Amino acid sequence: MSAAAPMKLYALMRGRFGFLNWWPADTKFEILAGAVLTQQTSWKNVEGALANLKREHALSLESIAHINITKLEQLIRPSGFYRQKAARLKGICSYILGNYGTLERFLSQNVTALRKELLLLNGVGEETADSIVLYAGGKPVFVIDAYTRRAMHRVAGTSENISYGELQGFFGSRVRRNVRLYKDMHAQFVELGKRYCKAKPVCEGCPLNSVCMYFRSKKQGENY
DNA sequence: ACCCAGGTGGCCC
DNA sequence: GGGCCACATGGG
Repeated sequence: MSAAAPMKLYALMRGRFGFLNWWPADTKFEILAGAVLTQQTSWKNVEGALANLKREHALSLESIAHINITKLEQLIRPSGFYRQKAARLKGICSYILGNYGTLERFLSQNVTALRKELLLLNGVGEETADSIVLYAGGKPVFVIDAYTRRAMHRVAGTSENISYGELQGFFGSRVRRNVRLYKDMHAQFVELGKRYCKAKPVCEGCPLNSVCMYFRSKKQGENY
């Protein structure tokens, strides 16, 4: 790990994008549903699925816990993997409704317990669990995603295949434990990712160019 | 006609 | 613990 420390990167992105005030959703339940629907899927496609659910007044814990599975599949179809996601989302909602009654009560556990319980649910992996804990639960866990991993690889030289826990630990030990900061920092990485840090990098205009190993080695014609 | 997107779980070694 | 695979739509 050479050049760039997390707060340095954050300052550069924040300076460019401004405070992002994430997650884009009207309710906590919409955050939970969105977190599942966006797995390996562009947000644009997720918006279509969420719009369908809203139109049918089906965007709530109770509605999805009780909805006909075929109906749910058709509503979320634009988000891809729709059969898998329908079954998993419904299972998650049934579990929370059955064991806690409300999403609010489920989310009111302490960070550790909540994260652990989320990870037991089929369809909730580390990123989804952490997104829900941070953005719906408002509790401090740092979210790692493909954009964060890719950006850190290109900018700071971390391994392309660094594990979720290892990269999360890296940030956790260097960034002040603060919900507002955690929320915005992840948002900044996603914003960066969508514009500049896709599988095919777009170095032109990227706010991290001043510290980007990938960018510099390219300009020098080195093999990165 | 490719390649890609804010992952996850199952199976194998 | 890591490597490979299915899962699926919509956009570039």
